[in-house]
Amino acid sequence: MSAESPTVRGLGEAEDIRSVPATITIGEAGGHPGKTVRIQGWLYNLRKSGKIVFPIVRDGTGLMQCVAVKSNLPEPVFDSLKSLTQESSLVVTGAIRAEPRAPGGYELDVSDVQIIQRVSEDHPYPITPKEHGVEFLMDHRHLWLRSRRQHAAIRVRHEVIKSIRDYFDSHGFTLVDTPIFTPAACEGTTTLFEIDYFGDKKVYLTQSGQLYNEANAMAFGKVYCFGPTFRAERSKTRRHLTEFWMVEPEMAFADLEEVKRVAEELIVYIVGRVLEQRSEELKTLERDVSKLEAVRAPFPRMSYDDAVKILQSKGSEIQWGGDFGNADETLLTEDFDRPVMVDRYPASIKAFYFQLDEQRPELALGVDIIAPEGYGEIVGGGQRIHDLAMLEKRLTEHNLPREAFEWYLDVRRFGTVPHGGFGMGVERFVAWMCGLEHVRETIPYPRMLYRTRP
RNA sequence: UCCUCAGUAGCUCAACGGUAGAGCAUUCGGCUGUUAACCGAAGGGUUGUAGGUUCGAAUCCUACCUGAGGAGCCA
Repeated sequence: MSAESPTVRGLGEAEDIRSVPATITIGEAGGHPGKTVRIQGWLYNLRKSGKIVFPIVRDGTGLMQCVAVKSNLPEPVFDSLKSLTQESSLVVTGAIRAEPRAPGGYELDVSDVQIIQRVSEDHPYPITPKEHGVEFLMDHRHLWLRSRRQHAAIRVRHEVIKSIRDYFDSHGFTLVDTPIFTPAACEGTTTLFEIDYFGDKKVYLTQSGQLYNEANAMAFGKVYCFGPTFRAERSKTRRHLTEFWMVEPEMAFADLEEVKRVAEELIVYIVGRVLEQRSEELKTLERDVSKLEAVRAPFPRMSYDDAVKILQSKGSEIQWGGDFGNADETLLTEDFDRPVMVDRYPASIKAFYFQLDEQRPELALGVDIIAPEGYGEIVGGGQRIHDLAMLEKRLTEHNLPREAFEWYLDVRRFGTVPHGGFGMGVERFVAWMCGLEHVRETIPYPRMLYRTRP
């Protein structure tokens, strides 16, 4: 771009950015009151009033209201700022000053400006400070991420993921990731994305790392895998993505009660970390944090049997043997201020690998954890079958091809032990933390039934 | 896959059978403390597509396309 004024420089001179005075992030501004610093970022918004302008700059760590007064600045500097367009990139030099009127509590008195790129007024930044519809925003997802609420949600996501890793890493679990290309269905029931693998065979995108996790638990004791998961279900609701992230721990020598204990402890830990580390973001999202502060152990626990009775007493049409719909899940959690654990489901509605209850073999030792406020099932897991003959029987009952599961049967042939684990969906968890209407805002680039761009 | 709703200016919406409008964004002008700043002016439209009804269709009908919400299924 051309040099419109002595202070407007091209990218070729960007090394100047790192010279004195010190370059800081907006998040660090509180540590530099009275100092002259440089901040580098993008023009978030600009208000002007004749001979004074208020550029608001964002740099990914926060927003900084700057003040440029015409009488204190060389004319080209003031003029370049006065007409600057939204999301233009720039470096601002000035003194930090505590200012209660400014968002964030600090303000920067501008002494110099370098514009790195001025967004053209012929093709202005499409996302204005006004309202926009979902379709428009999703089409501009790559730019929408710059907006405050989206930025906050992704930072909460980061905290949730970091908390999950910290929890497992400090509780004796080893990260053992499982493949994304898999040869067959893990559970047989749900639909899988089919991939043409070099033309000579089909592979599928994983829907769960669980079967591999079970083998890994026999090698490492306690393991977890954490990665993207794919479901080719034609679900079109605010709770569904076709590509989502799931953490799946698996533990040798663990029964259903241990699985429930770990899941509860993990959830309480994550919620605590989000409250502690991301209070600013929760404020931006206007989240009612009292709803999250209530999330403490113990969680209410009920059997499937009792859950069905409660639902029937609340007017649900559900019959014993059926699975819960979304309305049922909301009914079940409405009287509680924390997640609800439901265990011992009919084996007929659960996957083949669940251990059966010894007293009542029609029940599977599985547990689902349903988040409050209508966010639905965030955890599903349980105890797995460890007996070889039983697992073979269940494979047959489910009409699953035995050859594909030979390696999985080996887990029971060579030193089998009771074991269990669960899967937790990151996006639903983040949506719950943030109080968002839809999981599409909890992942940078959501993949949904009718949307795979940008 | 099924059900419901919606497509009008760059964006958010109004007009609901009779000459297509507002706010924001953009451009120009004004304003030294603004908080989605404000005030004045200008430019900006084959009303999602294709048919049909009508003297006349953004408006009514049919099909299709695109999107949203929900059901089933699931994290």
